[in-house]
Amino acid sequence: MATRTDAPTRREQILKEAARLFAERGFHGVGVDEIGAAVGISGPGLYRHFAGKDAMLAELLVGISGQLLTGAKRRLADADGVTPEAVLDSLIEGHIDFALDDRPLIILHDRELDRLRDSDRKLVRQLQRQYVELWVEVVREVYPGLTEPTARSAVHSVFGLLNSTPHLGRPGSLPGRGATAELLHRMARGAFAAAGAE
Amino acid sequence: MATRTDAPTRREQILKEAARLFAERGFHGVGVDEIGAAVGISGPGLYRHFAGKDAMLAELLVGISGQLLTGAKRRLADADGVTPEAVLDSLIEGHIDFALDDRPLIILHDRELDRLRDSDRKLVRQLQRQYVELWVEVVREVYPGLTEPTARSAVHSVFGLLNSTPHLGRPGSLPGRGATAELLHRMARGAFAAAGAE
DNA sequence: CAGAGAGGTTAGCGCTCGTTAACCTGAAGG
DNA sequence: CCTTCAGGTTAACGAGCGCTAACCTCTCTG
Repeated sequence: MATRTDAPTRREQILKEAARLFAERGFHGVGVDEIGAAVGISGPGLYRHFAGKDAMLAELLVGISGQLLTGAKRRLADADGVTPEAVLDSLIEGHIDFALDDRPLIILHDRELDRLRDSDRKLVRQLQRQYVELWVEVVREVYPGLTEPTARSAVHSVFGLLNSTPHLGRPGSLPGRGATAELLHRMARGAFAAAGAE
Repeated sequence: MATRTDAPTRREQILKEAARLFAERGFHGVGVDEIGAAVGISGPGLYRHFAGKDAMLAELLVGISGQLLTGAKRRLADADGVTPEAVLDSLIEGHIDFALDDRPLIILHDRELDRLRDSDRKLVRQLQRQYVELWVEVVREVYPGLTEPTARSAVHSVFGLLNSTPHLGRPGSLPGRGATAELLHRMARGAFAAAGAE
């Protein structure tokens, strides 16, 4: 996968700034003029790139859910012949990378879902559900004693743990990205282990 | 502590419904008319009880933070001569009770803080910080190997885990309140233990 | 029984917001 | 060189919002 070297398109600029603003002050708390100003154009100019404010949020949320799911599927495919433990570690690692590198998106992801149009919301929910089920299967391979509902609750709880990074203070106050990632990883494994030891 | 048997006051009705609506659709997503309708009066009638919509949110958030902190302090005071482990268990239990019984408030608590006036926000932040520090101290007694920043990160992460209950589906789909509480408790302890075993 | 105050009502003001309309401009292309 | 069109601009509209004003009506209480 080649890393992009070309400049971001205007659409991408807008999405990035919109994500940041939505995460900071909520979907309804941000005006289109502000989003425009953040990329150097003014309010209505956005409508050359998006059908409306709703469309920006929809594209963001669908994008996030899709990325998470795609990444997890790839990790699962890459892990042929390795232990379930290693697969789970890979999933955790991927989620942590996402949570640490795209904090605004992680915030939006479970905060503004209800502001979507019905069809978009259904799509996002479906992607999220697939992502969860994928985790549930792996977790149950590692901890066969877990019933499916219990495993699902455990997965949701660990997501809560991993997604807590936005509350960990501004990026500077952390003990360093690597250490934080490692701490989160250990805690996630510890939480699963405790759930599995009924 | 006598459990209340008298009917809730109008103010309390309003706060409860406002909390539910704010949690469902966000502070900016709910109109005063809706809040009024939820308690059987119409929009402007609310202003006989609150100075404005902001005041409702402020009272809710200050109330939550204060309740959490007060409860934790009481638990700490009650635990004289017991092991640090037992104190930590008591804190976890209290937080879980809150998360399971007052889900709308838990959602508001870390989602709408930025909509407050400066002075109110500072107050809430201060109460939250005290609550966190209280946990940090207890956690470090149980796991002396943890540095303070690491312990604080761990505490925030466990809050994320415990506060994930809103994502666990509607109250009916859970494996039962008792089982859920027990699962969350075990996972929280497991996460701390993993954090402490550097 | 008069008067006051608590707790409602409806009408409407002023502001903000998302969106559209109409217009402008610079670069590409036959 | 004229046309086209992508990508901007400003003006303005219509809806919805929080909130106030003005008024009404019970229920106490001196």
